[in-house]
Amino acid sequence: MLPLADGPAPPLRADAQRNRERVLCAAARVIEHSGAAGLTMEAVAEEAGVGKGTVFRRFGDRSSLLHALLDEEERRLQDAVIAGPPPLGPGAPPLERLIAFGDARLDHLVRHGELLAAAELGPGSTAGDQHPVAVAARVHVAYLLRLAGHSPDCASVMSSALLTFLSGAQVHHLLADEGHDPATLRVTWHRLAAGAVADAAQQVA
Amino acid sequence: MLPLADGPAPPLRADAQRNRERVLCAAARVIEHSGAAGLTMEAVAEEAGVGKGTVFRRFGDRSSLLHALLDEEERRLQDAVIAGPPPLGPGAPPLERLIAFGDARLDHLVRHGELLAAAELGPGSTAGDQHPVAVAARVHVAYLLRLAGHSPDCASVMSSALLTFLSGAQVHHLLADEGHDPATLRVTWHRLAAGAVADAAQQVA
DNA sequence: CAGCGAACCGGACCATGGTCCGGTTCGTGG
DNA sequence: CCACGAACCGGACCATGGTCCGGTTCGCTG
Repeated sequence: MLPLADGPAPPLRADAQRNRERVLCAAARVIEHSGAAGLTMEAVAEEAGVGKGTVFRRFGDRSSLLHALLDEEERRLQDAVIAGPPPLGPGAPPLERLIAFGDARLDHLVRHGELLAAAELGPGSTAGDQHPVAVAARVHVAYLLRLAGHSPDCASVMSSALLTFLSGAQVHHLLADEGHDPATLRVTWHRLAAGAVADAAQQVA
Repeated sequence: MLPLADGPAPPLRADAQRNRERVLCAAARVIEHSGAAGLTMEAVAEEAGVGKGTVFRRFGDRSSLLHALLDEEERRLQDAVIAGPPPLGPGAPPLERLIAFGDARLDHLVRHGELLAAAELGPGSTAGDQHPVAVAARVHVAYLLRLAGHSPDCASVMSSALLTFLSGAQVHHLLADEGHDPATLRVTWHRLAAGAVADAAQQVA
């Protein structure tokens, strides 16, 4: 996961901060009431009692708003990866960390599948692949793959390849549309991960 | 690839057929002039000299229109897979067919990356995973994986997993945004495929 | 407390994908 | 050649994500 290089993040003005909370709560309320699919920026704005412009100013786009709702939990996963106990955190062999990472993310996705799918899909999304969280995940997995013996280049591509399997849209699709169950997904992830790492080993040998 | 079960596909009325062509040509012209990103349904309609409703009636949505533009080539790949010479067609061992399939698709994607990315991304796309071509690919890969020894269930999930790597959006992202080159992608595909198949072997053993 | 610039707010506005339905055209049976 | 229903056409209409900018509010400073 690593840096993220957040920059100074200047504190918001009091009213801005207040509105931010209001919007977030409103969004949660709207979702609870209409599902993630029914979350309209305008609806959120109205529910929050602010203008649409305010919602966009604060969150940039729909996708980010959705992510913001899950922010806390995602941050926790990130922390666990950076500094938590093995096998998620440092200390375990790469493959185990990789598997643990995928499992954790799958858990997260199963819990919040609808939200995350919506976050990555929505109109105008030039690709959910640019969000800080996604970038961090890519960097982390690539790092593990390098530890496992891949060249930087391969690690990078392989990382992206592996992570598409863990994308919100993908998992949601597999669960909802194709009717697979989480356990199967987990097994598949273990195989993908093992395959990727075995690859490196054989490459080194 | 297999059936597709197209149904009878009733022939279009003469005027409808004529308009279909007109729209397709217009779309090609628009793309040539503004790039795939600039292809708006309205622009196509105007360029074709028909109403917007006509475009939608014929193609259903933006994504399908894009796919229709590439239809011929995609159909050719499909034929090659079903009945062509090995290693793409029947006759070679599963792994080789899998690799050949991926290579062919990567080729296709590299050639028409922009188009396909646009086809899969566009707003309102509940998921490009429902298009006949995508479904056919999934069925085909799952079939190969079963041949290689996977259980039907695993084959299905693994198939989806592998194919996300070959999606238009994904490949375009890797090429354009992350600056990888096609050769690296191909190597990565070989590894993924080999990993998946090796998995099955070890599972059987 | 008064003044002031930066930051913020709201909601009108735009672009675009997608829907709808009244009027038109096709082509078939008599 | 005519009549008629099905299929089709067009473009007005809708929903929604996203942009813009004039007016307002904040909070710091003297």
